Amino acid sequence: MTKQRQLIYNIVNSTPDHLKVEEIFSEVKKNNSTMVFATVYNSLNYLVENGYIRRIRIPGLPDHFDRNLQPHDHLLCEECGNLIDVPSQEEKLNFFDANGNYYHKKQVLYYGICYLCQKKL
Amino acid sequence: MTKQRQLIYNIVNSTPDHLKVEEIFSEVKKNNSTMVFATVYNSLNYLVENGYIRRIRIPGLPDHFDRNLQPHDHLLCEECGNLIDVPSQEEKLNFFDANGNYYHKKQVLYYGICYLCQKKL
DNA sequence: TCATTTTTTAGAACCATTCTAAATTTATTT
DNA sequence: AAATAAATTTAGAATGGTTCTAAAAAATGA
Repeated sequence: MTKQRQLIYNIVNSTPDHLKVEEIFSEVKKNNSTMVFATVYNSLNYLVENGYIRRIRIPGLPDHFDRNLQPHDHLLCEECGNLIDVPSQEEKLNFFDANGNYYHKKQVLYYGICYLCQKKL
Repeated sequence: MTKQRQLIYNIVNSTPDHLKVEEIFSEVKKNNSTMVFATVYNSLNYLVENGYIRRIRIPGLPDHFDRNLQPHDHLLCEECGNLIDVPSQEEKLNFFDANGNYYHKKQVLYYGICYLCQKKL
């Protein structure tokens, strides 16, 4: 754990939100760090690969990073773009279908409108 | 329907596979079309928006285009990168959860190893 | 036919992310 | 502690997929 990685970890771990690199980077700047963009990416990759945080990949959007390691799905609010945690049944699978294809992981993404945005509209 | 759009449509509609822009573009060239990359993108967007074909977006991968308009999910083979059609329960939703968030669509992606790749390994 | 709108072309621009090479830091061995 | 090796950070260029812009061409309408 280098200083840079620790700082990135602390930022992600300080909020239940799902942060984008952009948001993490601006938090980094607030801490007067001279860290550079590539290091944020490197550190995030390290933290994900070593199980400290979780990467949420959504087509068409930049990656988001989540301190919540428990299995869960997400609802993407089409109004504000926020991700909302949603309980999930199973993410890890282990079965073969009738054609012999093997399944080991399931990723579910919901689209909708979050409660807050509904009130605004 | 312009000539360009018709050609793109024919290419996508000629196979059950899930084509990438790259693949579509090389088919275009085989037809001696002088069509340019941007037009392929424009045409694909048009065809998707008007319900002729379906766009499959997968994080980290380029978009794929599918003539199959019936609701279905996909299995991404982590070995060969191919997408395999998988029957789906429901894609379109219409409900609110306990927190008042509204859900209108569900997207499921499976990861695994297809039958053919298992035999090779 | 003239004017208006739409589409295509060509290539630049964009954005998120990764890569490269050099500099720095950290860890290991002597 | 010094020397060497390994890992990480930095800086900025490069990448890949996709969209944008402006001009040219084609289609549509009056």
